[in-house]
Order: sequence, then structure tokens, then C-alpha cells
Amino acid sequence: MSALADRPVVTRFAPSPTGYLHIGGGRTALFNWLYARGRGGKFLLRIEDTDRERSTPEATAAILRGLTWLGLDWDGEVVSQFDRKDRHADVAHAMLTRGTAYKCFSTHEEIAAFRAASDASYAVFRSPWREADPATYPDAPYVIRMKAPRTGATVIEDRVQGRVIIQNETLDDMIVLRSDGTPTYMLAVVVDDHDMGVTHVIRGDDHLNNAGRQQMVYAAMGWEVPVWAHIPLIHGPDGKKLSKRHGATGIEEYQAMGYPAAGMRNYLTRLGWAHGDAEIFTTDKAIAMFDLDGIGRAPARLDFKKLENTCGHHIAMTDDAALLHELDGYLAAAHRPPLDAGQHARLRAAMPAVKERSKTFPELLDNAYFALNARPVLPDEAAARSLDSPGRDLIRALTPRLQSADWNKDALEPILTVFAAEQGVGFGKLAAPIRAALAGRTVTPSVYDMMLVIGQDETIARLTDAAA
RNA sequence: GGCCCGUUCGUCUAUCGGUUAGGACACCAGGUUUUCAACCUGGUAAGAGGGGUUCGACUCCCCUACGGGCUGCCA
Repeated sequence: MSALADRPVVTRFAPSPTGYLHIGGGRTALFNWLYARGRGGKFLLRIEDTDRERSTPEATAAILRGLTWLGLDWDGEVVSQFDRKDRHADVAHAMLTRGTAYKCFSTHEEIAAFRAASDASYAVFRSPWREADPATYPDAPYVIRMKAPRTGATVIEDRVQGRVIIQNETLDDMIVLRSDGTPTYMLAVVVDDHDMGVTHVIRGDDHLNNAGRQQMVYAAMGWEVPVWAHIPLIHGPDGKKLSKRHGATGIEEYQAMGYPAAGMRNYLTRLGWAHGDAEIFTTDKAIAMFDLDGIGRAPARLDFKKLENTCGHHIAMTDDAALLHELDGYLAAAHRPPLDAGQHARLRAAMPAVKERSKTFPELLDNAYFALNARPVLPDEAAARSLDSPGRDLIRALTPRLQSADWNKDALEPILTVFAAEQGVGFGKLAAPIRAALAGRTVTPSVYDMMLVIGQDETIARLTDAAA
């Protein structure tokens, strides 16, 4: 095991800025963040923007927004891989000097011809320049290739996948510096991780094979290999690779759908990782519990029902002020109109009555409908039915009794139950039209909660409206 | 084609040679109730298939099937 494992932990998240922050990327970032934060280490952010064609500043901005929303803060400045291209080229040339790399003058055509001539169309390319005398070098563009060992095996000690052995003969002499002098990913990632002092590389298992190639670069430079942890990718509910047709794949879409960040973190932490029976936990607890040993090896599927359930727990356990603040962020992300000061105050008052029954922010708002909207209350279809004749008569008869009532639950409860008994109806028969009158809905929080939240005057006004 | 990884209830997972294979979500039934949600109780439901090793395999080994990844002058 690498001695880097004993040094203060440094992890990193290194997305390429070619689109929004993918939910899989978000989880990878989360795992790196949890691991670093749980060990007093650092979590670094590097943007892999060496592909100038596909990289955009908008994508970088979207990734930073996504991480910020998820609550994943990084240490230090964001590193641009492209900015480090000179350093990468220097390392490639250092490998040349060390004799662990060589100039290859083979053209695309020659490589294609090599493959065409091989019996297997996937043959590993063997460059004729590997052992060539520099005196024979033509005056032509060249790439720098690794002089990879052709015998023996490269052993990857992975904290998730275990020991993975790759026969060196199956690997080609990969290009580290392109003919235009720019580095390839395989070189840049190693140089950057080394220079940034990364001790633990936690990333998608689509890089597992690459780790073998990258280890050759570490060896070629005499650098210490980091601790590897290749985590399985996230799949769609159907078990297939996550793609657009599964619906939301971008982290920011989840914010716009109204999932609280803490719930999202909790859900994502439990997706492909477990710690005994722990299911619902705070982020602090997650930081304390998280470890590489708890990561599974099979790809996990997204389950929106469980996401919702998890988020429901978090909405219930978050304090009102924080919830209100995050709700404002949701409204903006969803392009919904912001709440005015009055609505804010009313929602705050309604919070205890609604937070335990809401799994998402849109649901919370929906449950708080009675508090947020001023008169006149417009009943929906079902509510209108419960305000038909018997219901309306009950409301009309009840309203005067509330005029002089003390406005607290202990005082109101006997008034309503006694009234229902006098009328010879069950409490439910009375509650239905009250709900309809106060909220315009048939499904609402408790009638007492609503009456107390909107107050005596408003309650009487709404009941009077409905009885008219 | 080659190489690499994976496979426990529908889903997320626990188990790290000996368990009635546990928990959570979802689902079903009952309870509570003022509607819905929540909550409480109970229930249905799993080791891909086949060979080994072993007194004993979900667990270790091999094969097959299925899924995924890599095999680029993309990352």
C-alpha cells in the first residue's frame, strides 16, 4: 500500500466542462468531499478542460453551481487543467530524458494500416519508433509515447475493486503528448494529481482500466501512486446506463424539482454505500461515518420513491428558517415567482403544520396553500362539492359560535365537537366543509392548525364567504 | 475480438464459512385519525445458472449466462 495513504488526505473532483453536473458526477464529488471532510483533509476541484473543442465556460459555471447547491465546498482555487499544459509538456519531455518515453513519428495513416494488416482489427499498436536511433528521426511532427513495459503485469490495489491485475502486453504505448504539443488526459491527470498532492483518487469505475495506464506514468516519473477507489456508476431505474431518456440527469434539475439539498446528499450517500442499517442521517453524521470500505461494487439504480422519502425526513428535521431560505432558492431555480414578505411570514407561521407532511418544496407549498393565498378562496371541484347544501348549512350555523371564541386549540376543540354532536354528524362531516372553506381543498392540514395559522378574523371571513 | 469489473427481496443494501438471510423504500393488510400525509403493528418478497473446495457455503475457486467498462493524437 502506498505511503500516500498515511499522509493527510487530499481528494479531488475533476469533471470535464462539457455540460451540466451529472448526478453521477455529483455523487463522485460527494464521496470525495465526505472522505476528505471526515479526515480533516482537503477536497480540491480541477476542471479538465484540455479538450478545447468541447469545453465551455458555461459548463464550468454550471458545475460550480451544482456543487454549491449540493453543499460541497472545495479548498483553494479551482484548477484549470488547460492552464497547466506547459507543465504537462515538461513532464513528457522529462520522461523522454529518463528514457521512459520516446518520440513516435507514425502517422494516423500508418497506424490505420497497421491495424488493417493485423488479423485482429483491435490489435495493440506497436510503434516502430520505440527503439529507433534518434539519428534516424525525420524532420516531421511526432507524438511522445510511453515506453510501457511489455512483460509482467501492472497491479492495481483498489480500495473498492480489490486487487486488479492487468497484463502489460495488453496495453499499448499510449500517447502522452500530442503532435501539437498538448497533453493527453492520461498524462495530464497524473501530473496534476501528483502536483496537487492528491492522496486518494475516488472516481467512476469507467477509469479502472485507465488506472493501470496511469500507474505506468507514475512509475515512469518515479512518483508515488495514490490510493485508488473506483466506484460503480449510477444507472437509471431500468438498470441501463443513465441517460436523458431517464429524465433528470443534471443535479440542478433536482433543485428545480424541489428536493432539499440535505435530502439529496443523504440519498446520494446511501446510493452505492452503506454503513450497517443507517438510512436517515445528517451531513455531519455522514461525514463521521463515511468510509471507502462501505462502497459496493455493483452499479446502483436511481429510485425516485426512496429519494422522496429521504427528502421528506429531511424537510421534517430541518429548522424553519433554513427551510424557508432554501425554499427561496428552489423558487428561483424552478422559475416560480418569489414569495412576498407577507407570504413569507404566513408560510413561516404555517411551517409546523405542513413541514412534516411534505416531501418536496412544491408539496410544501401546496400544503401551505391555505396560508399563502388571500381571500377569496377558490374551491377546487371536490371542495366545491363539500360546500353544497349540507356542508354550507353547517358552516353557516357554526360561524356565529366562533365570533367570541378564545383562539387556541383547547378552546376551539370543544366548540367544534359539541357543535357536530348537536347537529348529529360525525366530526369528519363537519371538517370537510371547513377545509373547503378555509383552503379550497379537501386534503389539507388539520382544521385547527389552519384556523390558528390564519387567525380568527380570517377564519370567520372565509367561513362567511363559503356560506354565502 | 481482447482485457477488466459486476450479479442478495421490485429498488438501495447488511452479511465478511455456521443467521428462521437483517434493515430501508415501494407494495398489501390492520390500527390510529378530522381528509391526506405522518405514525404504530403485521405481511408478501432475494443469494443469476452449473460445477467444485469444505463437516458446512450468499460468502472461497472454476465455467456459463446476463449487464457494464476499457481497448482514441476524448476525458
